[in-house]
Amino acid sequence: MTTETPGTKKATRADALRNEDALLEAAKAVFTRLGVDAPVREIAAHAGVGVGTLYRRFPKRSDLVVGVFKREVDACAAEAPKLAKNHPPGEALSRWLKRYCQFIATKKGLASALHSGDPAFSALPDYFRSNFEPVLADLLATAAKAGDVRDDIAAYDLLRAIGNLASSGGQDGEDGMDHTYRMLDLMIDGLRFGKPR
Amino acid sequence: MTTETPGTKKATRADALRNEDALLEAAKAVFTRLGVDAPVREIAAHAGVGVGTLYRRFPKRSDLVVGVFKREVDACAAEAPKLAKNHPPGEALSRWLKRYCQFIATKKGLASALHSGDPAFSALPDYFRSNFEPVLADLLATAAKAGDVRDDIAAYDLLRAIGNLASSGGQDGEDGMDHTYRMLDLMIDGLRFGKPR
DNA sequence: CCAGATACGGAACAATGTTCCGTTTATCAA
DNA sequence: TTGATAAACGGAACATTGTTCCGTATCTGG
Repeated sequence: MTTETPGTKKATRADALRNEDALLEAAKAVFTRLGVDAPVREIAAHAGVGVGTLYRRFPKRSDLVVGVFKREVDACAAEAPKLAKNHPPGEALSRWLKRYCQFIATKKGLASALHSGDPAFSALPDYFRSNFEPVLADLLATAAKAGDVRDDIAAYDLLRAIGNLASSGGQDGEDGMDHTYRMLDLMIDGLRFGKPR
Repeated sequence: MTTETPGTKKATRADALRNEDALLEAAKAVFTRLGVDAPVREIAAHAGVGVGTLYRRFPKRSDLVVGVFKREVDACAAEAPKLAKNHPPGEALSRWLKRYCQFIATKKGLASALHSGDPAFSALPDYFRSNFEPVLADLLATAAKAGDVRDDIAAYDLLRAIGNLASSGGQDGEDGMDHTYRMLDLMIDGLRFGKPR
């Protein structure tokens, strides 16, 4: 989208880039607070821009939703390599799964939108899977090789299972997340228990 | 709601009753054509009444959706006894399951609304189950007693399984339903194959 | 047929997505 | 530095849709 193509005549203006970022950031915050049906004006105001600016960058309301979703998928997936670099394999895995839970927890309102059949969101499930599956597969493989966890669990299965876990947990209260984390730990222990040798 | 309570002072006016019925009928038609997000005016017009009339009977948009849903659940459930009376047990069961598939197929848009967390719809899943489960349980028990099908399948499990089958099928085209029916037949054969003795 | 209550229709209001265009601002070359 | 120009901006204006209100029409019992 905003990527520079070598042959392009003019570069995108700096303020435009700034605003696109501010909008995604504001949208994320507002969606979390009011849900995905939050008024567009609210988002524009929160980002400190007019609605015109918002619509130039995201012609449809759904484009904003898609934008926020992808950005958060990217952010979550990007943490895996960092965790892998700074922690032992088993620890990295468990930390990322917790991070993944947080991602899922903020997607309450989205879940129903995603499966609502609206073609605007049809690409998201694929985006979700193609970004998360390899990342988790890596963490799992590394941890398995280190003997920290079993090696017979498919990354996708785990993504789905934990996704269901976290999305049925409490909304945003401390308690809800605590419960989810307890269940997550249980599952991680399950991975450890069945480890080879 | 519209039920007569003995102590009530006045009976509901005849035209009011007529309109309530027309509205539910119109809403059903419009929802099927445009989905549950169809404009309220469209429904009022289709029913030949003003929006004021619509809102007097169904104060919230969601009340209309709930009304239509319940009415269709009732209609579908009510056919079971008739089928049981006019067909042999196995046949009655298979016919009703087909009828149930048709019910599910028209609920495409609703599915996501039901699970959207909107409290207006929170009572519907219960209504669904408490109406369909006993009805199907009867059909199953009778067919099992007659030796037409196996007797170790729980009504609720079957409702869910077929619900998933039918809701992933085609929308309204002939082909989509055909596919669903083939899958349904497969499942019914499964019930027959495992019958006792 | 009348009186009164009941119900009706649709204009008016409010909230929100989307478009349009006059104004402002970043960029670049002289 | 400065001025020309294209890019981007802001927010009023428009369109759609849920909801409310109230003057008018209709039904019902006597």
